[in-house]
Amino acid sequence: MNQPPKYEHIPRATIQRLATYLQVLEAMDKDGVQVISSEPLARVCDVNASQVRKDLAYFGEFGVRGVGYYVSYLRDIIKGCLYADLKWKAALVGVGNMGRALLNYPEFRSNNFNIVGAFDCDPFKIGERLYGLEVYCTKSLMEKVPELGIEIGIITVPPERAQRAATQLVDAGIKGILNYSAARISVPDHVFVEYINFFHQVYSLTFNIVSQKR
Amino acid sequence: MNQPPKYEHIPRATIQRLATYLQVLEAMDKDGVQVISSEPLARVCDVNASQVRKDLAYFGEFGVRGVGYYVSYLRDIIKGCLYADLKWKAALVGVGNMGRALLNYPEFRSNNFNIVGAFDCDPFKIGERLYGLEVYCTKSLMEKVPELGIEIGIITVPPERAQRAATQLVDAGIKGILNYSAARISVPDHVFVEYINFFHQVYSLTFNIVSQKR
DNA sequence: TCGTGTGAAAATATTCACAGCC
DNA sequence: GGCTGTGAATATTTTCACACGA
Repeated sequence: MNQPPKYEHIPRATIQRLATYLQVLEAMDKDGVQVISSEPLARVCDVNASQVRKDLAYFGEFGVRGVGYYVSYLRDIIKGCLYADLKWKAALVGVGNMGRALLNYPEFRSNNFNIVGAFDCDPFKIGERLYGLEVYCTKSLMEKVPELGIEIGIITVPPERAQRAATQLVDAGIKGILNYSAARISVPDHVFVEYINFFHQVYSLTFNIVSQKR
Repeated sequence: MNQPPKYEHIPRATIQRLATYLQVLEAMDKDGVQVISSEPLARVCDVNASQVRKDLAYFGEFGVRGVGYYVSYLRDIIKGCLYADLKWKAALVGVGNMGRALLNYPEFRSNNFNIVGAFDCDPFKIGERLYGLEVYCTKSLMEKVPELGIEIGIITVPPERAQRAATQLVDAGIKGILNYSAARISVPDHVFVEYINFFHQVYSLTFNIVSQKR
């Protein structure tokens, strides 16, 4: 099902949009929609129809001329493009409020994304059991990451400890990091980082809301 | 302190980066850094130095030639640019796991962002007290939103109820929506929507991790 | 006939390079 | 001397428009 790209470089924005199309196609499939063309799909995703077609063209030809796209087929194709059909294992570092909320988010399981290790440096938290996982010392990342086959790290520690967590994850052999802390981190080139910060999106809203008024 | 833009249109990417600069400047200020030039600021933010200068130039001239930018001054300026210096009030719709996690996130208060109303349509949840807020029926949005001076809505309901929540929020007079549900919503042009979906960022990671290998 | 797939055109965004100013 | 602010050059992304195939 996996669909390696036809071209060298794929815009980051394309990946983001593919994730949106996937989300919409999954909903449509559940609703029993069988075929969709680029125009209505684009409309729900707030993009241009040729944008949809171009985004897909980076990976191949999946539509039927004069007809459109078969919803469940395209859904599977996009999953393959994003490698969302593979099983991914993650380590969560920092079991504070945010960390616990993520551990308790059941949607992950059902989407091939599993948090299989919880880590913290607070001796009072180490050993605690949370949603079926024992909390380990961050020092044991080095052994647990390879042992559990973990490729992604999730940082939910306070900002001042984010860099240390990142370094420990990288040293343990992680390939990508989701950083929920409000701190930038520095990692080697071969490690990918995604920053997730509530306020970034809030500021998009506040900026737009006020701007519109003038 | 508020800093209306010099130009008509400002790229969305610029707003996102300003949020990043703000985050970094706040950390630098706490660390006692007084002056920073575009080059090192750009480096921590993983952008080009002239990008930083151009982003700021959309709003005005805030640096000192031959010196750089005064950290705390620039921090305040950017806050003004993003209208993050204003107090914002939000209504949260859907007090499930995700909703509770957000209600229990103390960082909001300290950043001029307050969730002042919690709403749900489940009769068993209505009336419950959560982190100092009483849960109201979503039907009372219509009166509570103007009464409490709310401008932003946060949707944390299951996907199938997202559109209804959105419509209720819009009818109640909301100006912007943060949508945590995994559903697209349709709203009038004057309402802004930001989609927040864990998997979008996960897919960026998974795509990059696998792509790199080839 | 209808909607995809795709070069070519247009629009945007980023980076360069340097004049201007502290 | 050093770093900002900015027009000009480049690169990238989006949109158009139409040939092509079901």
